[in-house]
Amino acid sequence: MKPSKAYDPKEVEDRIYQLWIKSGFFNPDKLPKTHKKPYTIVIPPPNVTGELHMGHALNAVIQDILIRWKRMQGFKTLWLPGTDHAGIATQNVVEKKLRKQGLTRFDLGREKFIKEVWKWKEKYGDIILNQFKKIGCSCDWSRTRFTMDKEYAETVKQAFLHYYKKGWIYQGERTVNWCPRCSTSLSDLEIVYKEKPAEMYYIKYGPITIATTRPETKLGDTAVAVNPKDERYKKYAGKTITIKTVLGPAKMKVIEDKMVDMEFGTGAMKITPAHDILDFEIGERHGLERKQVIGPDGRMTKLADKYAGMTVTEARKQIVKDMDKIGILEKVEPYTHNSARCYRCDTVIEPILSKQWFLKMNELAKMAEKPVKQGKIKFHPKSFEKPYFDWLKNIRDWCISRQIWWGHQLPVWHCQTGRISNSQFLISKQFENSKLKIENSSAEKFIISAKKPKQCPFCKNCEMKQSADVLDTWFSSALWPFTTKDFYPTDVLITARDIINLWVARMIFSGMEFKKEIPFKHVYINATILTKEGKRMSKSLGTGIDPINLINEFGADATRFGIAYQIMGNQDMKFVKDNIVMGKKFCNKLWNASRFVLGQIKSSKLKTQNSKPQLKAQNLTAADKRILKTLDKTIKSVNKDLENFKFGKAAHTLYNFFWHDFCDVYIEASKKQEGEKTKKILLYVLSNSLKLLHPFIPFITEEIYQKLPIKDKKKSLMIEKWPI
RNA sequence: GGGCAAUUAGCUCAAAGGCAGAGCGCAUCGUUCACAUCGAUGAGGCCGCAGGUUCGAGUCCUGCAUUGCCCACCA
Repeated sequence: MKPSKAYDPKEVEDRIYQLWIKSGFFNPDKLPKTHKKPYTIVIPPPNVTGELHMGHALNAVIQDILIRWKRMQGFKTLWLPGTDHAGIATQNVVEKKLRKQGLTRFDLGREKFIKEVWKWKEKYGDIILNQFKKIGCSCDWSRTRFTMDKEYAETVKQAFLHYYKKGWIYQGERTVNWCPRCSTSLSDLEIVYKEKPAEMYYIKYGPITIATTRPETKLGDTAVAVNPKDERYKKYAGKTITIKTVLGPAKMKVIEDKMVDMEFGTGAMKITPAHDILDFEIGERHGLERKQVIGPDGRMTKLADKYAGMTVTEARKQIVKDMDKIGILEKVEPYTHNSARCYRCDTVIEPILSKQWFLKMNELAKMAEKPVKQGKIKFHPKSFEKPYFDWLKNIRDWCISRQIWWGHQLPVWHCQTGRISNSQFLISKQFENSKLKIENSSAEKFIISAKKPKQCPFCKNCEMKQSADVLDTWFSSALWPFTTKDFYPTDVLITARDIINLWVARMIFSGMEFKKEIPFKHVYINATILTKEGKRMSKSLGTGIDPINLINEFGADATRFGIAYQIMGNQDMKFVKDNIVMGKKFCNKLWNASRFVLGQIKSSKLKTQNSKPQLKAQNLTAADKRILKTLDKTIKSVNKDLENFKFGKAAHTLYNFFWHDFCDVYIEASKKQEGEKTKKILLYVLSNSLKLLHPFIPFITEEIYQKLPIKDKKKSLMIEKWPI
């Protein structure tokens, strides 16, 4: 069949992908024996919340370029694919779907709800993996993982047990970020701040006036704090003052703490340990009482007396009114403040007191810091190391428990027969040598165990019940590189900058703790894709572009090339279709130039090999010499660029070489030249161009390669020897 | 409040002290034998602003402005 004039990706791509699958070369174990040295990448597993977006496409293209390049260089390459269960995020999309049917997760109950989420996961997990295939990703699909598959769940439990045995996991009552809508705690990294106009209320506390934006939390105040250096309040420090409140007169201690900013407000602040994280810390230092006036549902508790049952906003209104009535409201000023929101549902965060599980970060933070400081792990660009270190330096213990339903349930088992009073810490002999550890804290009887205990060690009778809490989704993501098993450690991680701390840091300390080895050598932070206007691409704003649409319109190669062409090392990438159009034209150029070369050599029964054709220098024309020299230069340049993660530059170089040096100049010159020698050169330059271009535009290069008359032709261009 | 990045043609981006470039778009011309998804020609620039260093600055330094992003316990 004669190749048609215009390149038609639709006719080629699926067929070529099948050829690759059949070849088995995506699987490192099925590569030729000569591929010995491993080269490994784990895909940042996309959340199973929905379909892929441009950011994923960019991320995947970079990884595929690296993997295909290294595979051709003779490495035993593994690119491990998979998806992430993404706790809150996925739970929320499924809840959203239910809401359309007028249902909540509570209507279904936990078991049924989780079944629904699994259904969702099956559907979108498959869609996502198929989208990667459409893009041309050469992942080893036989190793596909999910962060909640059976084996993974086991790894997660073992990690929990490991930390627990070390004494790094503890349960504590803390004021945590609480999302009343998701009704779960959130880590510091899971909240976002939004500027919002608000009011600053100046309230009289006896002789002292304090400023606050949240008068309703006043009901939970247990002290007033001032800066020890503040002369204005020196006379009250350490004293107890009598104040008027909406619930009648009360006594309040005045404490000194250096955290109080003298410049802010009146320089005096009220302390509400149960509803503010900073206040909690100050409260701990001074042994203050914690009074919870807001409940997990975002409503005032019984302790709020006559305001009980009101929402926070209602209570605020009423309390302000009441304070004004009894004359303790001094003034109200407009004020813009950063309100904390849930990063998944945008609900205003209510810090509340609750019992949560924490992972101590002291040692782990050091472990995360060390390999980067030592240069064993390199960030690209290097400038991202600074925020990484900053975060580790100021880190707090990690709240790892979540009160949602979708995720890894904590391997914590509770005795069902009431509570025992003594506060001893027990280790039962029965479990001492196993992986079980038993704890009997003051109020609860529970043990930590990977499996459901056959017998309750406390009452020997009840059926123990697993903790309802699940782990923070990032606790499991942190273990993702372990999925590579024998291929650990990996070589490079390609990811987005917004999860450097959320994910990258945690993979590093997990690797150091569990494997005593870094999880990857390089962390390449890919650009964030923005719209042409410089706005974030977002489905809800309708500013997103579906990469699959681009593939349908222009072909996968064109899409890949267009994306790669624009990777110039900037931290943002404003996306325009223009580059994809360029990619499409380029593919067509490649297609037609190849048709020309194939036509030229058909008559001559010429076959080429991978090595440079043996040619006598004196027989070469100026054009011959020039194209061979330029090809060498191009090869060197592309290799150097790929080593340094300069994908865009490599794409530019290849574009210019092929279009201008080869097509415009050499092919035109070749038409005036005679003989086998010219044909040899045409074929040699073309086949090398195909190799160099293959990581960028794999489908079309493979399709042409399959038509080339090459002596020792491989099953696929994927395992052809990379030019050096 | 701290930090990072960006600012060059209509749009997206190159140009690491020495004549400002590419792709896309636009205009005019050209279908004969790889390619009209092509070829040729062309229009189009206060290189964000203001200083400074230098024989020479888009590039180095200082300040400013605008935009985007990250971090942070100002109640």
